[in-house]
Amino acid sequence: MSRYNHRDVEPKWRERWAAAGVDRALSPEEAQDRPKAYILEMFPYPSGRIHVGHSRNYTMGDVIARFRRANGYNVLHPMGWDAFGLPAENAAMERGIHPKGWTNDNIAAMREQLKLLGLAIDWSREIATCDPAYYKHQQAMFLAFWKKGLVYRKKQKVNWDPVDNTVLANEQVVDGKGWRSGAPVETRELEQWMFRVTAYADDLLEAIAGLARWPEKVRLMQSNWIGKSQGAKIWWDIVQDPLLSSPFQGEESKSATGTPPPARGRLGGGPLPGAIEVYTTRPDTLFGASFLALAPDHPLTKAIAEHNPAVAKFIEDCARLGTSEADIEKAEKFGVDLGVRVRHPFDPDWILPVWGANFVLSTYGTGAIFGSPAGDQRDLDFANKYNLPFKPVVLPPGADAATHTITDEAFVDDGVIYNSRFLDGLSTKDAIKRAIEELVKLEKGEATTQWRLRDWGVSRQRYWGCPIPAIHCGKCGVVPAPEDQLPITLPDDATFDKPGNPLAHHPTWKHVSCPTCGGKAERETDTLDTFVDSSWYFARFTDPKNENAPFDPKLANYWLPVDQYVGGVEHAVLHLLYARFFTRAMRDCGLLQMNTNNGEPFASLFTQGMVVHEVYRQVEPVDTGGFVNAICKSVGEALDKPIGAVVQLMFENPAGPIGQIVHMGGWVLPEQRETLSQEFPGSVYLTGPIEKMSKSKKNVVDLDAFVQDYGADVARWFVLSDSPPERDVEWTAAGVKGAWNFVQRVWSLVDGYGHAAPKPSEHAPAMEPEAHALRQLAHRAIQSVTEDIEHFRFNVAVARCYELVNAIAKLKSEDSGSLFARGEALRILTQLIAPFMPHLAEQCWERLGFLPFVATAPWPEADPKLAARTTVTLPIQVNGKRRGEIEAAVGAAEADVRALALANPAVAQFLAGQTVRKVIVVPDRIVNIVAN
RNA sequence: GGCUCCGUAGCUCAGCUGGAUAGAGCGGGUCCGUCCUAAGGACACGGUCGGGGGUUCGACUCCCUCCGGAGCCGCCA
Repeated sequence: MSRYNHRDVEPKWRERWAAAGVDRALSPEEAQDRPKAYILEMFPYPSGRIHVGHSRNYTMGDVIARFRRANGYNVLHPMGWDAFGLPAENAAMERGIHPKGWTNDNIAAMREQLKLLGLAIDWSREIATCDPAYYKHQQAMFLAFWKKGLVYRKKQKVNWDPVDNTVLANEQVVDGKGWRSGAPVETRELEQWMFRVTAYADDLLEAIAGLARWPEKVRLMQSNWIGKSQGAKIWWDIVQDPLLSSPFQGEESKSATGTPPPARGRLGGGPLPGAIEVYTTRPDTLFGASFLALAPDHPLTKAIAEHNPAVAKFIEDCARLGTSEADIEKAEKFGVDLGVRVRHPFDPDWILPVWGANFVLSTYGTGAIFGSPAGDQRDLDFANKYNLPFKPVVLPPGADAATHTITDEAFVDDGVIYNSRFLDGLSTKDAIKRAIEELVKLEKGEATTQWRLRDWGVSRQRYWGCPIPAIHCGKCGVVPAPEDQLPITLPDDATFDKPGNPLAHHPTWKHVSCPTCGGKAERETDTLDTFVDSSWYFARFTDPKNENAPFDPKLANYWLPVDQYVGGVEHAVLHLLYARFFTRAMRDCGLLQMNTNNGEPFASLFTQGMVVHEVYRQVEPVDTGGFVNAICKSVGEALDKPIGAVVQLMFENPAGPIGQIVHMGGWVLPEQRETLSQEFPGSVYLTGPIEKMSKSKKNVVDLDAFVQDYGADVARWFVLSDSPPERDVEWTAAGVKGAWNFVQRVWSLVDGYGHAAPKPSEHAPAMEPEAHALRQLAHRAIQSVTEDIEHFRFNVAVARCYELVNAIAKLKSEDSGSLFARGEALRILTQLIAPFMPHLAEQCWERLGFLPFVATAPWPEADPKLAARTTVTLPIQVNGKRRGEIEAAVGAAEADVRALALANPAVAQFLAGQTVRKVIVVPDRIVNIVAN
């Protein structure tokens, strides 16, 4: 008996698979009538090294890919690199390494690591988004989108770091300061390139309903993001405007209204100059209106602020408050009377005040609302604070009009309208319709649809991204770069020692002649958001070497949509939305047809949970005389605090009693904890088993070392075994040991069997009941594991394999029937674990006498006669308590079962002297007799 | 504040549309094994299924409510 040595076995099989080309996807012609299966995991950013946490995502995709292949599919399972992005540029700045070199080194290292996992990936299709051969097509696509009207330029507010002279992404702004420079971030208006995502807003929303194999959670997040809302625009005539009587009212440019000029003339509807446009979803509550409120940066608010110090101060206060989540949570509603008065659209004599209010967003709707306090909590809070009047106009179901009042809590649901003249008695829904009709008739408003979705700003003022193929000419304006000049490549000799965009201060790169007039012109120095790169890579995989086109439409049409996409929920909104947008835009530019799956790129989506690992942090109890930075109610909250923070722990903790004040120290490697405790006896450790693996938290388990110690199969088995795939799994030494023991156990069973296993076609000899029972269990395992994999229940499949192994080990007999049953069970076990632990399975397959690969062997089929249960044991209950059992044929008639149950001696004993009231027969499950 | 998910053995999780005495792995326990260490094997222990209420012949499963944990969105008019 030989011991299983993964250090020899794993590389051996990887070499043999590679030599035989088992992982190569077949062309449509080669595949003939095999169905196709495109399995894709979200491709990684080449950040350096991968750890066992990353492996989970790829292993899941790999299980599906191997399973589909065994089931006769032509499988495409590719891998590539999301290779542009900020970390490469930061490395360049910090360590003087060129982003290209840094990225390529990382890719090389990570490729080797991924290969260690034994993934069934077609490496001949590998792509990297930073490769000019890739982004050349992206630039061409950009030009095609531009021609199609899907690209435009727009002034947009950006976060500007005045020290580094660069634009910051939102996540690079920490507490209003640049993450690197620490300088307060300014808001600047810059001309930005935009993708017109909103052109597809309706389609993107409606198609969500057809994404049946996406998690409900993700579909919900997508529709919330798109945020369609139906409502009305209402125009409120201004009857008093402080600016009209202002001494400065000479400058005609200062339109007193601040409203944008009417889009259409009076006849076509639209606001008159001298009106404020408001968006609402609840025009039915118009008679409950008591004020208008404008955003602090509404043009009218800003105009008035120039002459009114109180308003100016209000705007300043709003700006200081910030917009981060925590700020919003705390922010109290406040506002200021702007001195403007407007007329109610339904009543010329009804005059309302206009306020500026901090809770009104300039970026949504029109930046102005009408306050109807009884029907909106925010409006009610505001009205209560400033003593604005209000009256209820919606009567909740079942409430009495005479007594119903509103004080602190608004009624926001549907009801019956009252106190509202011509709307009285209508339901909310009807009243909305009726109110809009009236608004249209009076030319005071119109029905409208509002979207939360905005167009996608794709400009990044950075070096390490795809150059935008545009040229700025003093005479001709912004013109597209000629297509025959693509790819516009990044200059290798850029420098990274100065702040700002290296492309912009490169001495020669941007200077070109204008393709239209031939005069002096400059290249666009912005590069594309890296989300653009990942918006079409899945299509490139279908034809990754094509030089003339992003992909051959025939190949794209053959492989797309992706049949199974696997990735983290963190991409549930943006990446998936952008990819859906791109698919539509590519279709409309004639690049692909996508007439299947509603034009959606991903037929089925699975969002997997992370691998988490224990973290340790040093904390020292201190006496600060009561001073604390924060009070923490959970371990997670405390662990989030920076080094040096003084926090009060309001939970049970190793540091001491609840309420203990501690000083947060650094992160500690799990294996260091012991030695550190001895070195520094006074310090204690905070333990959280809850953290995603990350270098900074020192809880990473490196893949190379792990594979060296335990093998790839152990890692693969473990990350799928302990927890449902959509949930997080905790990496533990005990779990690793369990997986390791299982590998050894499987091998010793297979190795110890010492025979060639029977082929699927062989007839079984006569056998003892124990052996037959093993056969039954093995065939049921096939059924169950097959379904478990189909439904992403990998942990359940793993549990079934444990069961099967236990059963195999239990059968000790050596007669021919037992040998057959055991050999067959071992063959089935080998095949069932093959998608999970391909190396071990391959070694077992060889030992059992099969050739050439379990990886290419067809998936085992369950013998229905063996898997099916012919008889079942039915428990008999009397008044809900189990009193006996009977054997009955599966699907036996109810009357027969009933008779059998009542005749059962054990049962009859309990029924003596009682009247049977009722007999409940649940077919093949249970019989319950109610008697008294 | 809204929405979603979760709470089952010491730990990590199964338990199908309501149906038996709630199952696995790991850990802990006893024994076998071994020159020693370890691998391995055998056996048993371990649960008021977060608390309370309801529906039902029957509830881990459905409903209500409370408690605890996680995630997403968020002054979106």
